[in-house]
Amino acid sequence: MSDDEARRMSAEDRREQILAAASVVFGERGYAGGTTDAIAHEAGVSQAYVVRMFGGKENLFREAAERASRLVLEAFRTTAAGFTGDETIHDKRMALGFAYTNLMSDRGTLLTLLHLFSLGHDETFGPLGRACFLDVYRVTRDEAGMSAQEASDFFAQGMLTTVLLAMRMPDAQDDPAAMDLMTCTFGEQVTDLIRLTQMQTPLGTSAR
Amino acid sequence: MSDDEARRMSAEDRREQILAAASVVFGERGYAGGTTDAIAHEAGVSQAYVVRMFGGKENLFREAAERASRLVLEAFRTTAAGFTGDETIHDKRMALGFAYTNLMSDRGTLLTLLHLFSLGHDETFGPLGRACFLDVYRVTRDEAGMSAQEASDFFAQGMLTTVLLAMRMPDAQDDPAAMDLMTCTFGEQVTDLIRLTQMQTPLGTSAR
DNA sequence: TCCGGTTGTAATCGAGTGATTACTACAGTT
DNA sequence: AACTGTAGTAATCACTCGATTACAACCGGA
Repeated sequence: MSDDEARRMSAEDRREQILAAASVVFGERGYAGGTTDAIAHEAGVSQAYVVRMFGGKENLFREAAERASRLVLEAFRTTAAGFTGDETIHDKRMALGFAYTNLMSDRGTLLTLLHLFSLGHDETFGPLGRACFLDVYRVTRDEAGMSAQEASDFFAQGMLTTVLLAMRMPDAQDDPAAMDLMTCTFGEQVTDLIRLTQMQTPLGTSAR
Repeated sequence: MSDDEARRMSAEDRREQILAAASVVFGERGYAGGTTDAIAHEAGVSQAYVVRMFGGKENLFREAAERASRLVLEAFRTTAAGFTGDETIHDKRMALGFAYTNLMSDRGTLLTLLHLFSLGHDETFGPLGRACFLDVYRVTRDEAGMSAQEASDFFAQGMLTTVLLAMRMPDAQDDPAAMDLMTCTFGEQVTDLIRLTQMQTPLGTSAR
């Protein structure tokens, strides 16, 4: 991505770099649409190396999805750990919501998760997606101390936020209806999220 | 799907049949993952015919997505047309929510839309997805008479519902956390939606 | 300095997939 | 009955993509 000269790095670093690239590509094109070649190109290595290091596309997607899930989990855990216990539900929503939208700067992370969730029928990724989702749900309930209804409302808003960003709704900001919807859904972070989305230009090669 | 002997039907009927099949396949596997061959098999025709009738996979997906969007739009319009004007917001949410989840029985329709929304970066499908979404939003605002905030909340719940069904969360009903979440999110329609999901077994061939 | 392990690539293979072509079978019309 | 347009398919092509193989380049020790 930004490394012209970075040959022969440690396998561990290369791994993380490829996972980050996979997150971007899978986030944009989904599992079926994301090619190992595009990921390799994004990471600046050869396609053969990507495949061999992860033992196949399926394992690569699994690890990329698990990484994305872990990032969300850690963000929520960290935020919840800062709670004193006398926050209002509004305070909690704002704090966790901010932590969530902060993950948007890691372009691809949340979109990869969304793609994982859309594979519910898959024998491998279906159970994985449900497990990842429920992990985050449990943290929200148990560590952030939300009730079931509060958590449902919070996740609902999070899902709409994620889908609006996946569909690049900020690109339609000339439409007043789109602005109305985004203003209500994104709340205080409207301008930030719109600006962020428009900085994130699609992959180099024409998509699909 | 259910027609062994139905040869030589009118092009118009065949068209609708193929679109319904495409909705199922694209809903399950997404645009990139859904093959014209799987759609042809689901519709009981040859792959060549599918491609020729729609002039390519891209056009087929576009028409399938537009059909799905139209189904949602019509369901909302019909429901809103029955409003007298003195419904509470709770009444409206319940009525539109019921209309929405009723669309779930058309397996594939809402999942195809979700996949369309995940293609926001695409030069063709991005604008289409945003337009479809905003059409439904405007009907909810203008014809069902919801405020911006009410519509945002309603769509948020709808998105979470859709994603939970896409990930087949009902398959995890043994997990108490999953049941908590679904009970709060689906409301009165928990049992219906869970039963419906479990009737909808994946496509014949192993997925992906 | 040679050596062995690790990082990495070029070349290529085979399966899957969208598209095209050339063809067949049927139904309505005169 | 012959004609004509429409519904539909088998066969096959061209290309993409994941995977494999064989090899090269680099580096740290003994």
